[in-house]
Amino acid sequence: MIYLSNKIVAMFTSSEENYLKAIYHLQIDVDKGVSTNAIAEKLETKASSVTDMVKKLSEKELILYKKYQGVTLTDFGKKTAANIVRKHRLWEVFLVEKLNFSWDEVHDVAEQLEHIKSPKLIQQLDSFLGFPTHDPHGDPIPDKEGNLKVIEKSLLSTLLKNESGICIGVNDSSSEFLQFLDKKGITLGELITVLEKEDFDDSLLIKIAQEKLSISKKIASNLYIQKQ
Amino acid sequence: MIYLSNKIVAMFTSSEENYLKAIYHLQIDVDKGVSTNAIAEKLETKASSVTDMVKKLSEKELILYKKYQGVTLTDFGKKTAANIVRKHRLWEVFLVEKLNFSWDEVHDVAEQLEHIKSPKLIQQLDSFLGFPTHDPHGDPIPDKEGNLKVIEKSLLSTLLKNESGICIGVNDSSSEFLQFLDKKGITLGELITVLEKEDFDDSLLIKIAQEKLSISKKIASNLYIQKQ
DNA sequence: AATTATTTTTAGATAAGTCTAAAAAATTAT
DNA sequence: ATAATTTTTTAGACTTATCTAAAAATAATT
Repeated sequence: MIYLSNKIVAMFTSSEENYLKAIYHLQIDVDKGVSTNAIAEKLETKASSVTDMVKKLSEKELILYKKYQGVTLTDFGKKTAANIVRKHRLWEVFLVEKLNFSWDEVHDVAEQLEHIKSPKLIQQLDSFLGFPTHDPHGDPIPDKEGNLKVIEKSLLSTLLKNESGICIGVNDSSSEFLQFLDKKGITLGELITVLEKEDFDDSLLIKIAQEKLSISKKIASNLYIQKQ
Repeated sequence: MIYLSNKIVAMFTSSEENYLKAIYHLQIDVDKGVSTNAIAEKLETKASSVTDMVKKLSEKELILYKKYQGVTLTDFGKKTAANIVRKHRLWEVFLVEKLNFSWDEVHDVAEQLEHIKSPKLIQQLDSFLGFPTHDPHGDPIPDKEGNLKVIEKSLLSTLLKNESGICIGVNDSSSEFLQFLDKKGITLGELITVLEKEDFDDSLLIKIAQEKLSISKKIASNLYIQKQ
C-alpha cells in the first residue's frame, strides 16, 4: 500500500506486485528498458499476458511503456517495487532467525508473505528483528524510502591469487546451490582467501575457516566477496 | 493445504477458505444446516454468490449441500476450516506477543496471514510462541487435528450476586468493544466479582483488580467468565 | 535491400469469483 | 388453503488474469 499523509493512495494486487518486482530485479541488471520476453521468462508466463499487465501498470503510472519498446519503472513504481522487496527480505530474516528455517527454505514462503498489506506489521517486524540490513542470502534490505545501500562486492571468481575477503552473498539463491554451500561448509560472514587458481579449469583452492577447499568455477562465480 | 503422508492432497483458494471459515463459525452457534443468507451476511456478499461457491465446496466434498436446505461441513471440511482458524489465532498471538499489536488491531492482518500456505511455517510459529492454547481475545486455538478443548464459560451477565470468576474471553471482538474494555481497565485473566445486580437496567457493580466498576448489561453480556 | 527470424501485440477464449435481475421454492400469514 | 413474503437458485453479465493462435512490428541475415 502506498500512503500519503496516512491515507491509502494506492494498493495493488499480488499479480501486479509480482510484475513490479520482476521488472525491478531485471532493471537492476541492465540499465535500459526491460523487454516483454524477459518479464515473461522471469515470471514463467506468456508474453501476451505480460503485454496486458504492462498496459495496466502503465495506466497506473508505475511504469513507462511504449509499444515494442520495453518498460522502465517510474520513481513511483520503483519505490513500490522496493517496498515489496523490503517485505520479502524482512520476512526471510524472520523465518531464518526466529523460526529456524534454513536459508534454502525461505523463498517460497516469503513470496507469499510479501503481499500481506499492513504497514504497521512491517514496521514492527523490522523493529522486532533489530532493523536488519541484509537478508539471509546477503541481499540488502531496502529502507522505508526504497533506497538500498550498495556495498562494493566482487565475485569470488574475479579474485586473484592470495587475495581475500569476506563472503557476503550469493548470486544464485536456488536451494540446490544453497544446500551445496551448506554441505561444503561455506557460510556468509567467513573470510575466504584464494590460495591457488588453476588455469586448466578455472577452479580455485581457497582457505575458509581453517579449511582448504577446492571450488569449481561455477561455484566461484556465484559467491560474492567483499575484498579487504 | 491438506496432507496425506506428506503429499499435498488438497489446497484451496483464499475465497474458498473464507467460506469454509464462515460456515465453521456459523455451525458452532446453531447445530443445524447453515443458510445461504447467513453465509452471505457473514461474508458481506450476495446470496447468489454463496450459492455458486457452495456448489463448488460441495463438489470438493468439504460440505454437504442440497438445494434450499442449507449446508453442513463434512469431517474433511471441518478439519480444513479448523486449520484456518488455527492459523488465524496463532498469528493473532504472534502479533500481540511479539510485534506489540494491541488486541483490537490484529483481526484484519490475521485475516490475511491465515491464508499463507506453509505447514512448516505454522508448526514453527506454534513452537516459537510456546504452543499457546488461546488467542488474545480468549478464543481457543484448534490443535493440528482441528480439535479445540472447550472450557466451561459463562457470560458475565448470567452471574448472580456475590459470584465470581476469571475473565477469560469476549463475545464481541470488534475494536470498539475491545478499546472500551481497555479504557475501563478490564483485562483477560483478571478475577471479577459481582457485588450488585440492578434490576432496573440489569447493570452490574463488579470488583476487578481492587477497583469497583459499574458495567452495563450490554458489556456484561459480551464478557466470558470462568466461574470459580 | 529483401528475406527470414524473432519479438511483441492483438483478438478471442477460458476460469474464478463476483454481481443484478428474474424465476422458483419454501415459509409465513391471513 | 390460499396469498403474500422471504429465501434461494438460475441466468446472464462483468472483471481480473491468464492462455492460444494469428497478425504486426522489429531485428538479424544473407
